[in-house]
Parts: sequence; structure tokens; C-alpha cells
Amino acid sequence: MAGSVNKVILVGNLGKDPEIRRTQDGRPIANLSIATSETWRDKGTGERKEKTEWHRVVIFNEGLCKVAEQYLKKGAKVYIEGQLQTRKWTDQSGVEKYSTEVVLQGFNSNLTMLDGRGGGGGSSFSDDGGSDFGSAGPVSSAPRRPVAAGSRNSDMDDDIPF
Amino acid sequence: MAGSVNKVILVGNLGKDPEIRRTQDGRPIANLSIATSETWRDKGTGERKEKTEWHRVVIFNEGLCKVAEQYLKKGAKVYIEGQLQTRKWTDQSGVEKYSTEVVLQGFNSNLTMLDGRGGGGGSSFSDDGGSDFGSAGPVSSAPRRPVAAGSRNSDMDDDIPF
Amino acid sequence: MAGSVNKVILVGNLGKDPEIRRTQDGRPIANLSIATSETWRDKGTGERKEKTEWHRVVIFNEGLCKVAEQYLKKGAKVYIEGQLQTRKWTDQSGVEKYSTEVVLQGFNSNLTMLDGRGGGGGSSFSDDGGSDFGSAGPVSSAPRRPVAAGSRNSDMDDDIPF
Amino acid sequence: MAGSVNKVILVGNLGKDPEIRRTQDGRPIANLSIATSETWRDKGTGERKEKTEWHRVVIFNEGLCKVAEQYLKKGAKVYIEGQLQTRKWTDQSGVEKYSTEVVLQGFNSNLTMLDGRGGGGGSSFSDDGGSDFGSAGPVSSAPRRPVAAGSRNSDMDDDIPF
DNA sequence: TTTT
DNA sequence: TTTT
Repeated sequence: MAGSVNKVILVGNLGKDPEIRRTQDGRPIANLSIATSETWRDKGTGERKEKTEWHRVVIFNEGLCKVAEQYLKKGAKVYIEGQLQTRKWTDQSGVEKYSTEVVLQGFNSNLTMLDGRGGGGGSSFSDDGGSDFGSAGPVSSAPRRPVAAGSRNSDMDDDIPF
Repeated sequence: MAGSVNKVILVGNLGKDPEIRRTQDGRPIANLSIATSETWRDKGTGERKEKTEWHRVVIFNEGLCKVAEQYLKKGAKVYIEGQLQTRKWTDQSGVEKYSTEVVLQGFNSNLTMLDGRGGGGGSSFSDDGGSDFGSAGPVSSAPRRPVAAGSRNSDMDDDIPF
Repeated sequence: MAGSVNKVILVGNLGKDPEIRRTQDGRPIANLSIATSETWRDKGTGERKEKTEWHRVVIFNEGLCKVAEQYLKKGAKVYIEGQLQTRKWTDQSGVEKYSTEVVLQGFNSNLTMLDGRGGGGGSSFSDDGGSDFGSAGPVSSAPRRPVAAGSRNSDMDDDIPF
Repeated sequence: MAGSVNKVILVGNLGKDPEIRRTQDGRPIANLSIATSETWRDKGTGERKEKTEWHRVVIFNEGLCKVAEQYLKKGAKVYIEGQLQTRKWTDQSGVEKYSTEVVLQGFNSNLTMLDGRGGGGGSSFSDDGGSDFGSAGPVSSAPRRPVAAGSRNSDMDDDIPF
């Protein structure tokens, strides 16, 4: 349609270590499981309540995958910016299922560490492993190879969500 | 956990008129189907490609439900701010399914019309049907009655997604 | 105009303790000075560079002011959601100046602590000191008294920015 | 500091046509003046009030500058994503002034047209003039030349804000 | 200076 | 199912 925006912003903690896979042609894909939660006091009983929401985050970008692999661990707090994407798949018994994921791919994606686990305090990473500021170009001189949208199924026929 | 953020921002068009239901105790719930899309030129063939993503938006807030009912139509362009929520349900054949929705409920939700369909140009509505500015309190003196989280299943046992 | 959105999202650290003032009729106003920074590697020299941006944040909401007063200290990391507002003022020598601030007021504002200073890990606070989830109403039964927009000048004639 | 986020999201209308300048070495810089406004009903008198906020938006990215130059006109409605930046300058009488701008530069910037003025309906443009989706790389094979942060003053000594 |  |  164009004239549209599809943006998700999460601040939460990893429920487990990142899972890194590779496509047949070697590009990495990282999966994060991120929890956000809300607490409130029940108006009636006055008791404290909490509800946790789990988000499946998929990183298709090489630079951000490296960041995830090297720096993120279970429990780490992160800021994530990506987009909503719903994927249809068929389970082993032939049932159609849908999985909605927060996808970090291309521009307007962001992954920022918000705590100092692993030594160092938070760090921010743009989508290309480069900088999102000023005169800096990509850190690496390697060409950026975004994941081909159409190649996703063929690359990852083992791609069962969650 | 707290210390977390769960936010979705969409700008897109309604694929059909809003669907308004009511809970057993009379509170309205609006469902919107919103399309966002992206276009790009295929690097290889040079042809123009487009991918549309459909988002299920659920509005639990009375004020915003009224806005949806009165002003939104199929095709309308809107700005939406809500949060991600995944709901588990069981279909008629006993299969467990998940549906991820963008929920507008409570604070930090927003619905803003971005075109003038139905006569009037864009309008902005805060979550309580009130104003998001300055000295204004809620427009209506009626007490705000957010949907009880725990009552959701009982209220809507016919709640089959999409 | 309506049909418009004015939103700022910051994750950064307080440069100093919050400053709490009160209007003549007793409502609190908190001022935060928040730093965000970016680092990159200079393409030419290869040296690491950093640029810090300072943001003046003004909280008009009673609940969030309390949170700032009680929990935030110099160095604390926070997530802030507010709106841009530029204020014109005249300094002692009669020169007109402008100050652009991130204002937290009314709905669609948020302040979330992202570290555990002061004991406790991050906590999230909606604009009304209440919850942004589910069946919860405001935690306190005290009536919400947003700052009157028009009363700002009269209340704070000592209001010199930064 | 890193571990920080600096993001502004605006939906508003251009108060006048974009102003395009060029640096000494030929890179374009576009300035937009964007209005957002809020309306509310005065709690006391019941009368309808409106407050308009004007935002100075500066685009350093070549691709987005072209978009602004070709497609945006006075009155156009746009979605803008950039970052806050405050610049210090000295006016002709030697008085130090500050100007806070929404800067679109590098990654995590976005400019999306939300109406069809000039014939065409909304269109979305990533920061590099490329696509923000899938397998697409930059549309142009020309190297991306972001504005050097340090060169800003020398390039634009006539740079008087607003 | 926009927009409703 | 929208929109261009």
C-alpha cells in the first residue's frame, strides 16, 4: 500500500539464550524469546497481579545476529525495534497454524542492550552492524546481504515456530 | 518483570468495516483488520514487488470503540498504538491455536484517523474517549470501566479469531 | 489539526537527580535531564567517536512525579515516552529564547525504570500512577488532577529552562 | 553511553513547502516545518480548544531529500521518524541560542507520505532511498554518503534556525 | 506556516 | 479484506 507503518517496540528480557540457525547458503538467523510483563493491583481484592507476554523475535540481519550471538544471554534486557509479521505453516498432522513474530530485517530495525551482562553496559546496534550516526558507514566492508524474502521457505523447511 | 515496554505502532488501512461486539455485561469490543504493506524493486528482475501484512486489532476501550463504530469504515487510514497480546484458543476440532493481536486497552493506547472519509479529516482520540492534552479530564463523567482481564474468556466463549 | 501524532521515545540515563518543584496550588512538576548517546567508528581515522545528546524532560503528572521523586537518581536508566513541546521565554536581558522539552502529561505518557538502583529492578508506571493493564483502575482513589495548560505561566513565573 | 534510544515519531502536516539547501560539496539538506495539534474541550467553560506545535525537521539523507523535494508540498500529511538533536548557534548580536530539531539521518529514520497530494497516495521511503523490505538492496548503486557530523558547521555557516 |  |  505504501503510506503505511508497521513497527513494534519492545523492552524486555530474554527467556533463554538466543538460538542461531543458518540458511543453506550460510546466512544466520537468530531467534529470541522476549518477555514483557505488566503488574497491577486488583481493584476488587487489592492483590498484586502480573501478566507476562512472550514475544518471538526473529533477526534476519547478519550484523544483529552476530550481536545476539556474542552478547545476549538468557535474562538480558534488550530494546528491540522491528515489524510484525505473521507466518502460516502446517504442523506434522497437517493442521494449518499461524505464528506472529517481531522481525528485525532491513532498515528501521534496532537491537540495543540495556544491561551490562557479559561486561560492558548497554550497547546499541543498527541494523547493518554499522552506526546509526553521522559520518560512519558500515563497520564491515563486507557487502550487506539481506535475506531474500522469497527464499525463506526453501531455506528453512525445518522452520517450525516456537 | 516490570521495567518492560510492549508497544505496536501501525499506520494502515481497514480491510473491512469495524466489527463491534458486546460482552455479556454490555461493554463494547471492536475488531479491526488493518493492512500495512511494503513495496520494493526486485534486485534481480527489477520488477516491482509488494507484500501486505494483515493485523488483527482489538479495542477494549469504550471510548475508542465508539470512535471506531462511528467514524471508521473499510478503506479508512488510521494510526494505531497498542500492545501485542497472544491468545490461546481451541478450535472446534480440539486443536490448540494461537492468535496474536494488537490490543488497545488502558493507557498508552491511541487511535487516530488519518483521512477525511465520512466527512471530516483526521481526528485523534485518546484511550478514554477524553483528551490527551492539558487540563482536560475525561469528556464524559461516566466512570471508566476497563474490560476485566480475567473475565475475557467467560464473556466471549464464541471468540474465534479471524 | 487532529489526525496528528507527537511522540518521543527515549532510553537514557539521568545526568543528575530529578528536580521537583511545585506550582502555587501544590501540584508537583519534575524535571529530568536525560542523556542519550551514540558511538561510531570514524570511517577515515578508524577512531571511536561518541556524541551525547541531552534531553530536558518535564513531568506534569502527579503519579509520575512521585515515581521520579522516590525512585530516580542520577545515573538511573529510564524509558520515557512523551511529546515534544517548545516553549518561548525571555531571559533577564530581554532576549527571546526557545526551549524544546519532552513533556509527560496526560495519556500516552510513560516512565519506566530500566535498572534496579534503589533496590528492585525496573518498574513501569503509567501516566496516572495507575496500571496500564486489564481491570485495574487508578491505584489511588484520589482524583486525578492534570496540570491546567493555561495556568502554566502564572504558576511558574520563575520558569527558566536548563 | 550506548544502551540508549533517541526516537521521535510525528504525524503532521507541512506548514510550507520543503526547503532544500546544499552543502559546499553538493549534498542536499531538506528542512520541513511540521505541525501537530491537539484539541480538547475545556473542563470549565466547555469550549473547544486547540494547541498547535511546530516541529523543525532536518533531513540529511540524500534519498529522503529527493523524496521531500519531489513529492512533499505545503499541507501534505507525513509520518516522520527521526531523532532529537539540539544545536547551539550564535545570532548576529552574539547571543547564544539553541535549536532543537528532529533529524532524519542514517538508519532508523523514516519518511512516509500519508496523503495523495500531487497524485499518488501515500508512499514510504526508507532512509537510503531504498526499500525497507526483504531482498531489496539500495535502489541506487551510488555509494551512500552520510553528512559528516563534524563538517556541519563549516558547510553551513549561514545556518540560522527557523 | 499546516490541518480540522 | 485495504491501499498505491
